[in-house]
Amino acid sequence: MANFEALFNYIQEISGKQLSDDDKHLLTVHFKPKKLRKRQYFLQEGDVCKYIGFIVKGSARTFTVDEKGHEHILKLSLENWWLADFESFYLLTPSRFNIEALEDLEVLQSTNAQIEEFLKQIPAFSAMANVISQNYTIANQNRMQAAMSFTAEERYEDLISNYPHFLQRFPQNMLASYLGLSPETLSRIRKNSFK
Amino acid sequence: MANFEALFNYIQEISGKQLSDDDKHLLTVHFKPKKLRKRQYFLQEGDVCKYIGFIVKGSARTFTVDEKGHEHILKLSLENWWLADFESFYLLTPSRFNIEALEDLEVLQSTNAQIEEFLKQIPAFSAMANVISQNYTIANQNRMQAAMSFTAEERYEDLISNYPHFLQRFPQNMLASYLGLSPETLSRIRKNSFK
DNA sequence: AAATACGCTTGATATAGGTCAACTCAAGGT
DNA sequence: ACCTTGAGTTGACCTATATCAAGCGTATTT
Repeated sequence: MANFEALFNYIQEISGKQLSDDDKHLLTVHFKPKKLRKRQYFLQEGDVCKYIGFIVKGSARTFTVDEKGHEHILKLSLENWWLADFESFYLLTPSRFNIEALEDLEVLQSTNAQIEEFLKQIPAFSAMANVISQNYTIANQNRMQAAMSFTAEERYEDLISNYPHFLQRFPQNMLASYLGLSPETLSRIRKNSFK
Repeated sequence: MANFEALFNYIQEISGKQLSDDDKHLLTVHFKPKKLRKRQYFLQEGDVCKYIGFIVKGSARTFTVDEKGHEHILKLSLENWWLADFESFYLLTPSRFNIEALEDLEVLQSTNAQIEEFLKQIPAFSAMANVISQNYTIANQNRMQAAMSFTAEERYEDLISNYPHFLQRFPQNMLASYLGLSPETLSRIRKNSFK
């Protein structure tokens, strides 16, 4: 039995609206539980991101691999976040990204077509989508600004203050890549700021 | 008489839906034309971004000023784009950004409360908002990835292929700042790629 | 028309952060 | 228990890009 309560609570909390029993039934039928073990891929480069996942448990990273074989983490995701390459998911084009479980991962997943149905049929779901869209826009704006005008050290401090729990959940080399730094540089930054 | 046709066409095109005469009337009443001369500010740091503007004519830049007094352009905007610091606009918090007209600017502007009304009352408007939200999410994802994993030269080429008209409309030092580069570096990149 | 400011270029130099390599330590696999 | 693998650290060196400075040409102001 999968844990749908996490999803229900999330929708209700974000949207500020209640889900009816019918709503819950609809969600239960069309969100499919999926488990991935650490290191398994939710999405591989070149594939279409057919599913969006709601993370019930675990963590994941979204990353690209450049021509030199270097990985760049674009996103780190935890419980109660949505997991997808949105470009591929919305447009059904092949993805340039990989999404990999960093810990054993439990998601509830569904397709774009099905999400469209939820948006039409479940008011709380559609209200949630609007709030998320706002939050994403704000978060993106801030992250972009940090990436453009902050030094490595400032970006690290920004991360600490915005997502302190990331330090507990993700290994340092993953945080470095997320911040656009080499692991060595992050190690040195931490050394200096500890003094 | 302000040019509302640009706004109507935009909404209908993006949403794929028609606006009724009533819809148009409502928009006409609650979007206020505003003209700014080159160098005037649409928003100043510290102020709340009370209005969102639809650009009918002209261009603008959204930028921050860091402690060293250096400006960083986060966004360049042209006709048929929306102009706002979304964080400040949605949350009504003081903005960290400045928005300045780079050319004489004509916008149609409205408040957040009024936009909420449009979303409820005008189906084409709300459909448009959903499409824009998708487009923004995709564009942000791509821009973030470019910022994190591309070299200066790659970012410039990325800009050329995604927004070729920017080269005509914006001076080179603005493009440099938008790309997170010094004007000197962009100048040298162009010199090298021309040969 | 003169004066001024500004955008762009070019050269010389500085620096933040990357790369490479070696070492340590902890964790997982057999 | 042993071996291997991978994360983290540290040092030496390197490179992409920033900074500073000067000069040129073209708008803009007066």
